Amino acid sequence: MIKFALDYSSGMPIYRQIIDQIRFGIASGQLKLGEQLPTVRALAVELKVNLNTVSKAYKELEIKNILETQQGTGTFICRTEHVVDEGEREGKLREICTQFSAAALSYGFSIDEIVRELKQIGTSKK
Amino acid sequence: MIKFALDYSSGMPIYRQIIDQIRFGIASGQLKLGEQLPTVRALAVELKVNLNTVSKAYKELEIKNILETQQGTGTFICRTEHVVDEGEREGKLREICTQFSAAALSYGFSIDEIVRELKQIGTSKK
DNA sequence: ATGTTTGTACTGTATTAATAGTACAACATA
DNA sequence: TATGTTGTACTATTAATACAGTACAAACAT
Repeated sequence: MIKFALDYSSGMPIYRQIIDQIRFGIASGQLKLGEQLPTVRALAVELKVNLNTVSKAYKELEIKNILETQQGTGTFICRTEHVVDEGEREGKLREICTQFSAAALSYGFSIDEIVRELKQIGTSKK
Repeated sequence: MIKFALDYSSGMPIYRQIIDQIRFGIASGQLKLGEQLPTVRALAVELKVNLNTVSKAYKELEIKNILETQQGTGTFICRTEHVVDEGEREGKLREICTQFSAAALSYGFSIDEIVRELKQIGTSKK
């Protein structure tokens, strides 16, 4: 299962952040074919957003044949190919890193400091 | 002078993209202290957006004392140094890195990928 | 059969973002 | 002084986003 993380300060719509994180989660292999996603109500509670917002995200992904839904059962991953191409993945990585580095640099931190801290975080978990 | 590039598919508000790109430009050294930014009208034409949208971005940066404006003359960078004590600095670094890594992981990027991209950003700027 | 859980479909409301259009005040310059 | 440029301040409109609340149909569990 994936761990969602919303960024309310980014300005990107919530339903879109959910969509992206599912798509990129599939692309990275964290979400596997046939895997069940959280129910709309469960994810709404977890993210502290409205039920309709989660539903909107799921529905858009179902239209793209990435998710499959069954009333009374749940929502499942039904496609793991070509949900994001390599270019888009690279672009997203660059986007979030550029945005982050701008914030970090404005605080007076150097790239080296950031990298050191991130490596620290990376080794401390599992 | 900086080259602006809007991404209309990202869902991020335009005025916010402008803000981010100016902040990143300053942080990375592309925009220097005292440098004049494009006029609101010029940038509005260049980006094919409304004058008010550019104005909104500039105004928000002026409130944060990042820009300085003079009617009839233009808008200028008046970067302010960040002064924080060492303890606060360390805490802040950990805070923003932790938050960022969570966001990046939720998109399916590994710490290694992030670090590689950040180093790329770090080496490409002057 | 009954009740619960699931996704879905509404209505309505509030806020934000972006636009168009207009007008004005501050400043620079010819 | 006169003119043009710059940022600013409005009003009004449209669209998107997110929310609350309610209700319903499909599937499942008991």
